[in-house]
Amino acid sequence: MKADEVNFERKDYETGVQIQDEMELRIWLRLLTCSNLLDTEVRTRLKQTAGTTLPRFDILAQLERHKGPMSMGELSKRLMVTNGNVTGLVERLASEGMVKRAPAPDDRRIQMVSLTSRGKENFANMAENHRVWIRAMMEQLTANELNSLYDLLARLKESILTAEQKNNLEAAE
Amino acid sequence: MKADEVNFERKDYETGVQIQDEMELRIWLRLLTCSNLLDTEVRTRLKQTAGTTLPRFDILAQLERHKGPMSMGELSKRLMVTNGNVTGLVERLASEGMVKRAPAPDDRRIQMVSLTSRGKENFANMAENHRVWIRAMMEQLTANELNSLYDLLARLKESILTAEQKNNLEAAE
DNA sequence: TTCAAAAGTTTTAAGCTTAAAATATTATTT
DNA sequence: AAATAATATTTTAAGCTTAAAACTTTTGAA
Repeated sequence: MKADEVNFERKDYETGVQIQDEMELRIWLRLLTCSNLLDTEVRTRLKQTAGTTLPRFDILAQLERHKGPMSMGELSKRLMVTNGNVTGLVERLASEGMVKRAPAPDDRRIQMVSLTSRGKENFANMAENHRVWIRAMMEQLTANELNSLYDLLARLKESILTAEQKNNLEAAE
Repeated sequence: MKADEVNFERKDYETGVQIQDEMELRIWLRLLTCSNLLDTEVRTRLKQTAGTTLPRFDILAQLERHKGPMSMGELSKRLMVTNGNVTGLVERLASEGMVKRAPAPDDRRIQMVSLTSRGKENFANMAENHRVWIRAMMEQLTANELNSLYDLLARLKESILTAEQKNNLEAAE
């Protein structure tokens, strides 16, 4: 399939929803749709405007936030992905000249990763754009709606975590 | 990293949020967290209880819903993924005996995919479990909260689509 | 009818992701 | 000090995903 022949307009998981489906299932699908729309938009724009990917952007964001070198393990924890995953991403960023790696002087097991000046500059541009994109995509919502949504998502998050906790207790028996 | 040494408890993109971050960014992160929690949970359970993956489950779900054989292209459209992606997924499902493929009698370009009896049975079990999992994860929310969330997500979805539309018009100039 | 365009699908190359095994270094135990 | 355990990272194998190229079959035009 060529890029200009993509056979769908937008990622919308709700297209198949049926009348008898329960509310919880519908919310799941709608949440998935929203999350996917945002995600796809950000990825597309990152690619178009900066020729990079979201995972690579995330690495740069962590390094920027941390201020100073970070180990592979720390990056892995912050980004909540496996160590092996970080190895590959940092590898690619290094080959693009965005980050540099060096073993820690006191512990040669540890690889310290840091932004290059090019990486810093590059990230600053992307981060500003990123904020603008996100804001634009929520532009239609009022301040009240934004607050309500924020609170309800907190409730949902709590509910999910509670359910998982229960489940883990059962599994441990 | 071994499975029992995973270095994070839960997927939570909000851990790095800072006070000065704007509301839109926070909502984005919270939405990502919720979507990810649900997604990870469903994937984990599908793997544990049925030894399968979400993309494969999605293929079976489409076939079940459609009732009757479906072409690769139709599947690709419904699932909103590329044709090549469907080729691989159907390939794996066929090797597991869940689906079967056959060229359409009147047009040999077209591959018609359908559920085997084993695939049907298998899917019925998974679908029922799936409903239970989703319900459990939203258990703490009241009917009012569920409705509000559903409506706000609709508003968000509209807002995103509007923003994209605007953007596409600008790009077309 | 023959040949070019269109349509449906598969293949390929690249990147992201994980889990598990392997490697290298440091810390601890005996 | 030597052996063992723990820690940090990389490698490997497998799966998901896309975009682009390639392939097969059908349709349509000359």
